[in-house]
Amino acid sequence: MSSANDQLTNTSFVLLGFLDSHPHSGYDIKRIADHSTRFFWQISYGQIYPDLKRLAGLGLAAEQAGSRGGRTRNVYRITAKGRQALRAWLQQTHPGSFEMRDELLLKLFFSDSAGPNVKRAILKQMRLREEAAIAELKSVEPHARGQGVGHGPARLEVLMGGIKLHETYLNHLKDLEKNLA
Amino acid sequence: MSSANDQLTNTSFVLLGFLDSHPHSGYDIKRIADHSTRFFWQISYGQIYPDLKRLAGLGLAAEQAGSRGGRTRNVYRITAKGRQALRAWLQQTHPGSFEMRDELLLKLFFSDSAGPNVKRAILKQMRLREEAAIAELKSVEPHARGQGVGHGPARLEVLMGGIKLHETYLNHLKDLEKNLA
DNA sequence: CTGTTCATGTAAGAAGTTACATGATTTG
DNA sequence: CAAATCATGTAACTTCTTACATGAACAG
Repeated sequence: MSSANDQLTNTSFVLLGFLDSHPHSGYDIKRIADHSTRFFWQISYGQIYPDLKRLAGLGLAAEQAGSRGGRTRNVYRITAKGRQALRAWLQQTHPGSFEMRDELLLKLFFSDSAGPNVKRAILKQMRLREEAAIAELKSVEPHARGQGVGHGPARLEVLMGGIKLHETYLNHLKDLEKNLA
Repeated sequence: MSSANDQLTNTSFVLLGFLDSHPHSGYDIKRIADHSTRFFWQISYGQIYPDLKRLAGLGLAAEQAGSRGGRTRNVYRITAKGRQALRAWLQQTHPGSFEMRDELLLKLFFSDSAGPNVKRAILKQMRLREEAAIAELKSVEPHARGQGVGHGPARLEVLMGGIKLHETYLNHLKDLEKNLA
């Protein structure tokens, strides 16, 4: 049993997902992803451009003549086959990988042996990072709220979840800092 | 400017971190990591065994004659130089990578176009996953609480933070499910 | 004596990042 | 016209996972 989806990576589905609502260039998608999916699924040009071509080769996306100023841009639109692949992915039930890699948390975990000052410094770095993350997420909230009309509420809901998550994280860090003082 | 630490990956520091409190075999470390650091820093045998050898080669760890039953096991202990490298890493201030990859959240993000039933199914999968994660974390809590005496409280603190995080996540998912009903 | 767990390792490959190269277009 | 931004792409590299191979020790 093999389908077209077998050759698609999660990155491909990010691309299809964005193309589903509107045609985009690789550059567009990168820019949009950087203040939306980036927080739980990063992508880079090194994947985007080759993958878009691959999707076109598989007939899931098609290059469209687009332009900006006088210059040609490689704008892609999703095809019917592409929509089908996206739906199939969304409907498919499977475990769904979850992964987190947090270098500072790793340090915190091992920080006891290095004394309270080192621990304090790590906690501070983490707190600053979390504060920055929350500020960044909140800065895109108005935009996400505005576009909610076009496609459903999911994108905003995911964003709000991210904010809650990082706020919980931040509060925990603050507690630990207090305990140490 | 180059130090021994340049050649060390984050995985190396996980190994040094565990060796810092006690000598261990690669197998030991994998087992321990699987119910502690795994939740924010996974490691696999494919990294552990080669990396341990590399640490030994750099003089940061040393093979110790250990045995279990009649059989020889490759038990490593940390060296003074290894402790120094670990401390240097803990003290070093640098951004510290943070990364999250959540396939189901990615689906949820794009789920609007597929209709409410698909969205409901994704939310359910996510809820079950979070409930399982929380149960697993809570199951190691007594153990983490017990060993807190040996090395400081950081390991327990990190665990408790993880529980809070996943509980926040779970609550958010439950809210979304209610909104959809 | 048979299946399971303990234990160590390697090879191949997947996935993703970084750095680099290139050049057009716009802005000041 | 110079600097910044737009835009596309590739090659090399790093990191990590998966699958496989091997065999000892132990439990029933």
